[in-house]
Amino acid sequence: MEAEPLGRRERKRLATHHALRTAALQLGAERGIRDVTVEEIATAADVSVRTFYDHFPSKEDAIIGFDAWRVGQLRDALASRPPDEAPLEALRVVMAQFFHESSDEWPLRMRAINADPALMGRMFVSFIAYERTLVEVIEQRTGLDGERDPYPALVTAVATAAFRASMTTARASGGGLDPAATFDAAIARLSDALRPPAHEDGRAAC
Amino acid sequence: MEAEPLGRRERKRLATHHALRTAALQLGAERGIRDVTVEEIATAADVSVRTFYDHFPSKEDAIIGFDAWRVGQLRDALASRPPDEAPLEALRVVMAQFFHESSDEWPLRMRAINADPALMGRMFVSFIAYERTLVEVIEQRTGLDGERDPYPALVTAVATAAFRASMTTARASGGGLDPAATFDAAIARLSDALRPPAHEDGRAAC
DNA sequence: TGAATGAATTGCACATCGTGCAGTCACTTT
DNA sequence: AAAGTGACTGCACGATGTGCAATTCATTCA
Repeated sequence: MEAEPLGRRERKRLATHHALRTAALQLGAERGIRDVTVEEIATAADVSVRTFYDHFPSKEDAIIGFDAWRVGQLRDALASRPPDEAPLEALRVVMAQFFHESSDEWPLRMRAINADPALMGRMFVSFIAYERTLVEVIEQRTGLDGERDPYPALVTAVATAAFRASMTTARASGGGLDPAATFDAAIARLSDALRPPAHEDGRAAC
Repeated sequence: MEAEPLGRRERKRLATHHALRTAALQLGAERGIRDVTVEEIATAADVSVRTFYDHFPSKEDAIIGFDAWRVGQLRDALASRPPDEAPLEALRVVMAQFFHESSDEWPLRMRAINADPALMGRMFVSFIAYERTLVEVIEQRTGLDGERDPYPALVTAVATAAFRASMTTARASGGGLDPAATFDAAIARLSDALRPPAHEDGRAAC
């Protein structure tokens, strides 16, 4: 899907980026992000405070915010699903896959969220940024105009709602429920209601 | 529903609260909240900066955050819906009513959000705080245990998803679509899929 | 009525946040 | 080899959010 050689400079930048995120994740999971200063994170990653802000707009974003890079990845994944697949199903596959991808980060991220539940909110905000991109793809897939038809925004919002609810419930159950399985079940429940609307000419919308 | 005489002290506090919110709303709608300092808001409401922080944790909350008072109001409204009403329908009624209530604030709030779209995210986060309360009421209504059954969290998340999507679409359409009507339509669409699950003994859940 | 209580407001101090700017150095390009 | 570009850095500064002690005033209780 991509094959850039990636020069030394680029590699170094990515290394710094990763070191900062890891440090933030680690410290946030240990002591709660509120009790960690940007200076500590920067020191742990062995860069200056100023450099931290060149990579992330805030320490919270270093923990829960998702890069433009991953947004693009998600968009490509959704765009390359079979065109005849139901939108909600396509979203389910892509989101599950996305969850699986950075699975090593999730345990730390979850501990950080437990230490400071406000982070959950920040994470949902970042979902919204994703939604905007996903809605665009859904519009293309279905050929619907998002400014006139609420459908694309609705399916996408419902998909992330299912994702959110799964995480919340899994957290409330204290590990008794598997978030991934709960997510699948929730989507299955909703899929009947959210088949795309027919076009005005009667042609199916996807 | 309530009938507290409300002493002078209480009235003064509410007046201060309202003055601060109005000032924040006004200034935020005019110039965008990023370009407004807490000091300006406090001055406009004729109180000290320190007092501002006694009422709101941040200037963003003064614009979009909803009080504990309104949370309680919403909870009571939901709890007093007929017990045999479908959960999603009860949520629809209550949320529509909530939207209608502070209808004078919405135009300003919308302008503030247009001036700084990040506020939309903050608002959705505040929805999440509401969700927690609403989920509890839904659990009581349906008799389901939120730690074992994902249903209460799911219906509520879906309801707010519909609300969010309606606002987003209405905003994208540039006033062409009525958010309230779009919201109703979205809920209608989803209601079939989200009837509560039957209890294990076969009895209907609400 | 008069004293005690407690809540709202205030100024002050302080740690932290987030950003603009200019400079250095390493890598890349031509 | 020279010019150019981009990552990192220190510095300065306005703004944020919070603890603390003092003041004022509504409320309550003796």
